Amino acid sequence: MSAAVGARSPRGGDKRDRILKAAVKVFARKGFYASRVSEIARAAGVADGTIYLYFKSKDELLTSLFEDRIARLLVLLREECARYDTAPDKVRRLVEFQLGLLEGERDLAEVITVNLRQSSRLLKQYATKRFGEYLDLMAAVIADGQRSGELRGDVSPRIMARVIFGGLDGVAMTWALGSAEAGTLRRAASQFADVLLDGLRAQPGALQRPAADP
Amino acid sequence: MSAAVGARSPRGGDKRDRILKAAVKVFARKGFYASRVSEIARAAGVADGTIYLYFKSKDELLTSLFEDRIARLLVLLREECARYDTAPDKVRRLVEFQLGLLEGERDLAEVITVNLRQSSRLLKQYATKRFGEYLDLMAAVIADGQRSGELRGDVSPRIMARVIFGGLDGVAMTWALGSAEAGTLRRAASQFADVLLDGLRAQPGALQRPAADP
Amino acid sequence: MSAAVGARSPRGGDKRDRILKAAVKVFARKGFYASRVSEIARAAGVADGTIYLYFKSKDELLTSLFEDRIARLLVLLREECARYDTAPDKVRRLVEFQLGLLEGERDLAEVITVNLRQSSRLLKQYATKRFGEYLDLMAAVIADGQRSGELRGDVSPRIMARVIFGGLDGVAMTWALGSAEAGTLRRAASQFADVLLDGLRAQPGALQRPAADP
Amino acid sequence: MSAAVGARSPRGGDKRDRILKAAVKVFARKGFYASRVSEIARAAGVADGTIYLYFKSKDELLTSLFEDRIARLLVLLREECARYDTAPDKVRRLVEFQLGLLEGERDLAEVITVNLRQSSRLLKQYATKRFGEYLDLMAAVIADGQRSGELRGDVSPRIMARVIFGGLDGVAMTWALGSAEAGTLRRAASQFADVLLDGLRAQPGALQRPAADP
DNA sequence: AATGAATGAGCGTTCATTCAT
DNA sequence: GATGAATGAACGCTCATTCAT
Repeated sequence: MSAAVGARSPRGGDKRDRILKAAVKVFARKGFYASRVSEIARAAGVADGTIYLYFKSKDELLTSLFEDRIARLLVLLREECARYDTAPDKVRRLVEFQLGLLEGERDLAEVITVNLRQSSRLLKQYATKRFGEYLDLMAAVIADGQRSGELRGDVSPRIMARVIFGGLDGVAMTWALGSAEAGTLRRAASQFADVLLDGLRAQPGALQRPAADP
Repeated sequence: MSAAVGARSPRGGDKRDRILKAAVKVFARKGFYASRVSEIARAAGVADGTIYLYFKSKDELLTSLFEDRIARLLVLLREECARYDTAPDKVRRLVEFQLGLLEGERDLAEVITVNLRQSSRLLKQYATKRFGEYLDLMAAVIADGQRSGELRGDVSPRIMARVIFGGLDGVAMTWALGSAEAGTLRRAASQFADVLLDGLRAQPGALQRPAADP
Repeated sequence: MSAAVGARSPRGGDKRDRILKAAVKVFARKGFYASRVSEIARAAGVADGTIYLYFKSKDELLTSLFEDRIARLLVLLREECARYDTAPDKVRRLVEFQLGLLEGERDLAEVITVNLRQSSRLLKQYATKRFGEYLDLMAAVIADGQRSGELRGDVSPRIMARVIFGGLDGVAMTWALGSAEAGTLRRAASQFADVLLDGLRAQPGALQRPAADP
Repeated sequence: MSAAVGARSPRGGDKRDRILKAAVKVFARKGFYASRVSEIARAAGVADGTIYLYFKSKDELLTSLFEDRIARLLVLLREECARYDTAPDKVRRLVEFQLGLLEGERDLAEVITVNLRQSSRLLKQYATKRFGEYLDLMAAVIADGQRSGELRGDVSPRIMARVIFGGLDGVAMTWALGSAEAGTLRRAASQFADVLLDGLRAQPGALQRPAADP
């Protein structure tokens, strides 16, 4: 109705963003399947039909949500890693930073830990892409540490990445579904990192042959 | 796994079991929400209505599935733990045994790792009961190891139980959704256990104060 | 299992009767459509399937119920009429006796006033028979009274029979659905009869031409 | 009956009305329970789902039907009463007017006399509200007549209201389920009114003590 | 005859998606 | 672009009826 501002959609993509934000909130509270498109519309302050101007379907809304949120997470994680020099420090930060993020954004935590699994079809199709990038980031940190001799070389970086992802996920899930007290998550993160790093540390007398990766 | 026990109902009494088995298969293939009750019925070789003689609703079918499978798992895990004397051995077996079990039952792996999260409501109800028992079992093994001085005392057994569950879950999920090659899981289990135990081992000079549990 | 007693069915029709009695109770409480065959079976202390040994269908069970109950009612009404000599007395008794019956058998009252209308199809097919007999009985009493000069002749006996049936039904219905206090029904019956008889009484100076009947 | 008033909703705004009209037709033909929501939708020329934009459930559709129709009836009855001065005239008109209305609307007659009783639950809920108002209107006319000395004072106005309602209902039901010939209803109404008024008229020598009302 | 587990057709209702305005 | 009323396919569940025992 007034002058357009630029970007890809009406009034500078404003609506698209509002819809995504609303979707995070609604999906987090009720899960993907139990969430109604009309609820998301109401939460975003738009009409039901408007959602279909920005997303092809409810499925695509979830997909876009992950694309968007995991892309952001990857940016943040890469920045965080760049701030530290040693592999152990990076691993510790990967753990603590992620759980720290969640503490402030419980909704996002639920979307990632719970909603990521709402649709196996979605997961199978989609997860291989962005989720693969995410695992790759963590695996790369570990592989670097192995090469530099900081981390033990007899474990597969990719397997460890999965273990770490799973550990984070398990902690986040039980936290998000439970009391969700502040502080709890920080303590858990710290202990997780302690154990993980002690376990991953290069053993004095061990031979550091790298494990072949599946 | 061997002879059937109590016939809960009619002719033969194996209907309930056939339905549960069919549900695992169908849920694994399509996810809880995308699975149709009629598909499960067809897969089980019974009429749609028959399912409702054994389960109150589709939801309860999923819940019962977990109840049943986790109850069995708990029995097996307790037996397995009883076979070993030291805490480190028990922890290693908890990890290896569970992933070993799944290797033969990809469907079950997918149902447990993916479908369990399809409904946060379901999860919240369910998680409090059997899942609590499951976490308790693992936490108890760790706490015992701390008391005996075999495991480090500065971490919370319950947090570690969650980390371990999460790690197993993450490994199982990526495996079930991915290539699911034989052997992969066993290698992952072994490496997971190695790192975990090295991380949990009592440190020579560390003071073994137990961490307060939230 | 022991010696049969005679009649039309197993053990002297015992079961058939128990089923009918149970049906009255259940239909009265919940209405025909909301009543489950299995509830009737439970109330009768028989298996679901047993009902189908005595009645072809749930519909036929309702039909048989009316056949049976209205047949009994007709017998009682005829006996009652025979005890009185004048038409006004007979009319009064028809009113008072029926509402009196109901006071002791609220279930039957509900079945007749409410359930009779549960299925228009049923009503249309069935009601013309037994229900017609019932109306005929009342119309005959009035026609007799007109012939004897006790009742006014300028109204159709059949229309009056319907008015009386309706009046009884309206009173019974509001009573059965309401407080159903003892005594209320008796007072209502008495006042209904008073007004009705004053209205039906042959008017001194009126010409007693009988009204043609539709 | 003339111009439509408030558009409760979308394009045109007559959908709610079309649905109600279709419901009358379908319910009358097959009864509430045997009527399919999809039939009503087809008869109204809307999609199945559209019905649920205007009514919460099939049950509520029936309820709303009564609310709506009886509300209209009450308006008409009040207008009609206001046109007459004496209680006997008012009573006569209440009887004749109602049966006159039905003569043109056999479907509505069937819905009110038959379908109202399809669900005792429905009836119990409903009967307390609008139906109470309806009975109150008739009782008030009678009570007024008693106070003015036009009608006998020894009967309860409320009981008489029920008798009158029942009488009308009985006449309407047998008419709607039977031949439903034109003219029949008018004759029945006239005779009903004659008898009723003769029965209700204040008796010359009677003491006019008012009957206590339950 | 009696049982009651099994059946499966059938229905009320939901909700993602469309499209006239 | 934005709206939201309308759509109608799809599905969980019920329950009258059957029939092997």
